[in-house]
Amino acid sequence: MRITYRGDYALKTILGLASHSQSGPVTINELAKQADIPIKFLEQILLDLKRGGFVESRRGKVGGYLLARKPSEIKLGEVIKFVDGPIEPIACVGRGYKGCSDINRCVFRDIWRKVSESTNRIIDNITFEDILKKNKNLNSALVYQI
Amino acid sequence: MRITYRGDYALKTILGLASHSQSGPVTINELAKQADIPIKFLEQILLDLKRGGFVESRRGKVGGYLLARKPSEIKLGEVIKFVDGPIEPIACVGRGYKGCSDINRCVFRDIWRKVSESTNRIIDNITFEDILKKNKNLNSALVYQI
DNA sequence: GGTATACTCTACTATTATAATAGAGATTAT
DNA sequence: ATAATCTCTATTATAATAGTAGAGTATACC
Repeated sequence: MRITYRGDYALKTILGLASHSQSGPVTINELAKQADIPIKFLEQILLDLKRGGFVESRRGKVGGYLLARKPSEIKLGEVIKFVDGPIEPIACVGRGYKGCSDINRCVFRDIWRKVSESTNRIIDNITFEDILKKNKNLNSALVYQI
Repeated sequence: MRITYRGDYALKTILGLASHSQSGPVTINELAKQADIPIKFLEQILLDLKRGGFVESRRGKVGGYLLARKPSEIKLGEVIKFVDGPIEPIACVGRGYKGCSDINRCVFRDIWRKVSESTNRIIDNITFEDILKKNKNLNSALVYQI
């Protein structure tokens, strides 16, 4: 698995929307500025997230994006897998793989499967509500340090 | 993390050498044939593995490659990290990363760190002796099935 | 109804990593 | 000497990634 910029940006954007989930829609521009993401790139990512059912949009003036579901109902794993594809460290782990002749006799495949499973166990057990809370703690902790 | 062909080939090659660890050196040609790896590509990989201290070579006639250490003393994680680089799913997890301005306030980094740790826990706990045994079981089981 | 503000959609492009391929050179057993 | 083998450097094709560009569509508000 490799988290791309696209995936990283998607996560940060969902988090950004989650932190505004009470107020109205947030514009692409604001989201881009907040997370330091190139605007035109973020446009594409948001359209993608919309197709994935993670966000909704409002057009025209006073438009913008908002979460389609509550932060507590969006898992980190869902988002990153939707955007960056399956999290397997190597393709042969996936279903229906035909690339290798002796796939059923491959010890390595079992190992990479275990890696996949342990990764999934982590990322599918964190919601954006969890992340939101952690984030607030991190930032307030930093304020008190100063 | 992403396991490349290079990394996958390296692991299969070490396993191939481990299974011949009693007899003499094995030629690149034999190794390539056994694991279905392009010869010229394998040449490069083996030179790399030699620099990494995993294998030794004998030149000239009756030459070839052999393991530099016992299979029980080579860990899967060592090899794959040497060949494919660090196993972090995203660069910001690594030491001395400077790409992100607010790295210390990033919740996601902590998550990817956990993923890295759980992956390492798996791959650093398997030696090529373990893999060798598992492989024999897999193959003999298949024979009995038929 | 015009206009500013926002999202929507498709096409294009630069850079980099990956996965090889090619060929000449060096070493050693016989 | 020579055949077999490893050694080293350069080159290349393909694909993924990370954007950039620009024209189009919808909506609130005056």
